This record gives sequence, structure tokens and C-alpha cells, in this order.
Amino acid sequence: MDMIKWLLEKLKGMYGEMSEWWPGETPFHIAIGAILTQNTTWTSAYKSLQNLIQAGLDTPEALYKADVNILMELIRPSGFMRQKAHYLKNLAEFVCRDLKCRLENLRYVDNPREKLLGVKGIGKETADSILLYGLHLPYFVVDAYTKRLLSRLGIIDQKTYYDDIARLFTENLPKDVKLYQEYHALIVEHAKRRCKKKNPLCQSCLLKDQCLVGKKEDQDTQDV
DNA sequence: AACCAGGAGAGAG
DNA sequence: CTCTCTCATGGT
Repeated sequence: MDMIKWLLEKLKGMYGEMSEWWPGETPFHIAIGAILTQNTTWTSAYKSLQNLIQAGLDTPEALYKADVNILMELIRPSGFMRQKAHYLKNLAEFVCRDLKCRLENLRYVDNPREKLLGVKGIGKETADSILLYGLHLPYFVVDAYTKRLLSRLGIIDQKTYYDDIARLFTENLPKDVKLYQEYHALIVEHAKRRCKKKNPLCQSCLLKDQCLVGKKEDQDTQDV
């Protein structure tokens, strides 16, 4: 009855291995990308990230000193430029002030997750993304896809909290960073493939979390 | 031409 | 604590 492990095997069978799913040369690049990709596609976030790298604003020091108006132009492609520009500066300020300008030092402090959550602009998913993909620490990333998929499968209901969903994974899987990384990647990869059919219960659609065309939320909790 | 994308913060009740 | 609103741009 371990749906978590069952789902993992199912997804692996469908999409194969997901190695190096989150590109990034440095942990700080991962962190920047995590903020930039909030509620946008990775391709858009990637353009902004490249702009920052090209402008030499991809280090905590440079970002900390950078002019916000310049930042806003560079990250325009990924949307929400006004707030994200400040979010990036908040991140840079935190890293410089509390971590001696090295994000890697977050490994050696107590409650690294709480420290990240203290930065305005870094919520739970962003924090966990930084920890898991940037610092290779065993935190499970939960996003809207994860929540929708699990609720569609009847494993959880729609109002289950983030931390409870994350715990569902960590308690039913070996504590393995690579495994956490791949599992989340598989869920996102799966969600990106839009379902052609409209029947949410058809066998081929069973795992699709966007079978209900045009509906962002399930309009009811129809039992299977 | 609506709809959504690898969310988060702020405000109201 | 639980909704609801806003934020911006780019691609179907």
C-alpha cells in the first residue's frame, strides 16, 4: 500500500532517469534560478539567469551591490521583475551577511531551512529547492504539481499542508538526496506533458494531473 | 484570446 | 488560520 514507492516506480518507467535535471554551475546559480522560476517556466527563468551571468551579477557580492533598476531589466523575461529583483537582493544580502558570502556555508548552520525562510521572497518550495538541488541536502520539494497529482490519486486531499505532503515522501523513502531530486523532477516532467483526453479516469490518464481540461482546480472531490 | 507557468507576500475576515 | 488578491512576462 505504499503509494509513494509505487508512484515512483511508475514514473520512472514512463520517463526514465532524470539526472542533472536542475542545471547550474554553482549553488548560488541554483538559488537564483529557484527564485526566478517562481510561477513561471524554467525557459523564461533561464533567460534571466543568463542575463545575470553575462552581466556578472551572479555572485552574492555583485548582486548585493547591484542597482535594482538594472536588475529589473535583466530579469524581465521571467516576470514579476519588481518583486523578484528585491528577492534576489534579499538573498544576496543574507548570504553576504550571515554566510560570509558563500551559500555553501548554509550547510554548517542550524536549521538551514528556517534561515532561508527568513528571507523575504523565499517560501517553502524555493527554500527546499535550494537545499535539495543547490546544497544536496535531503529536503523534499513540494509544488503545485505534486499536490495536484497526489490529490488526484486519492493519496491526499486538496487542503493538505506543504510540510505534511513533504513528510509523506521523506517518511516513505530512504533518505537519499539523489532519490529526492529525481522524484521531484519526475513529477514535474510528468506534469509538463498535457493530457489529450478529457476523461480524468481513463487508464492512460491515470497519472495525469491536468486531465480536466481548462480547470485549474478540481471542481469537486469525486471519489473513484 | 483566455489560460497557465517548477510561488510568495500582504491584507481581510 | 483560511481565503483572496496582486505581481509581469511569455508561450499555447
